[in-house]
Amino acid sequence: MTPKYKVDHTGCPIAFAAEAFGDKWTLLILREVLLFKKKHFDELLSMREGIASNILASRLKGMEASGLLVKQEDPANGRRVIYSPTEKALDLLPACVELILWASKHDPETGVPADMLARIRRNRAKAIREMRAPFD
Amino acid sequence: MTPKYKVDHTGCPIAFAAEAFGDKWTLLILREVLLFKKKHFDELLSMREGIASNILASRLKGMEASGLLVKQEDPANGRRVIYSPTEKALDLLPACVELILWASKHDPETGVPADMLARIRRNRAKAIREMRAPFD
DNA sequence: CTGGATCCCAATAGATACTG
DNA sequence: CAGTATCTATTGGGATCCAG
Repeated sequence: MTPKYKVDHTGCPIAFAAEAFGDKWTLLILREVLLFKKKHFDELLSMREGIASNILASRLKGMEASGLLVKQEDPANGRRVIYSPTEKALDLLPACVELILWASKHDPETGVPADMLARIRRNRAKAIREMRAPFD
Repeated sequence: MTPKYKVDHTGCPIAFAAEAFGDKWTLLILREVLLFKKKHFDELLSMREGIASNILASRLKGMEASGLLVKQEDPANGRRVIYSPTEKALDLLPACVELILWASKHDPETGVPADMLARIRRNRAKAIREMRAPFD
């Protein structure tokens, strides 16, 4: 089944967030979908961190249930499934951007190019709009 | 032991973030510490969501190891322990703010007062500075 | 072939009781 | 007050299998 988060988030936005992606994989799947524009099961399955297919399936189901992704059939190929981010997921881009800035500051190994970081910092709203654009 | 995240984050800021607080409890502990200014084990133990004491202990250990918290002894009471956020944790406030805005938009149950949200949206930097102030 | 489901074992989570 | 110890329940994850 889809993972159960017994935490009751009523009233708390942070708990709501923790419930939505407070696990090791959901945030990474979101990264693949939002930032790398991945759409298909097998593309997601091949992410660098190596997710197991059963876990991916269960997370995708959970993300569908929580309204972060929608599953459709590929118009170009009836046998293919497409996962796309909902508005709710796209609205996480600002938080993702802050996480990128945070990690880039505190992790010596993050390889985000300095000029990209500078551009983001100079105009966050524009950077977010550019990230969203492919989905509009 | 402290939770193991086998995900290798080298080079990816989002994976780094997922490694730091990609679990159900770490983000909630961060909320208690950063937003509600909690300092002691028993205060954290009594959070609304009901964390078990062994889990809390293990998460605190992990957060210390990942440089989000520091543990000191209370100068006013040698037997008391104080957990405080590091700079690294405080630097997560911008992301937290975005999560609060996100959740408030997408969760009908979040009870953040509308005027507070409006203030945050009007001037994020100022809101973040105000949240940080007690720790400086 | 793509998108999963199943099985099975290892690892983690969690409740509760206990302790320095 | 700030944790451990213990024991059980859940979940994670690799390998493999199956359906469209």
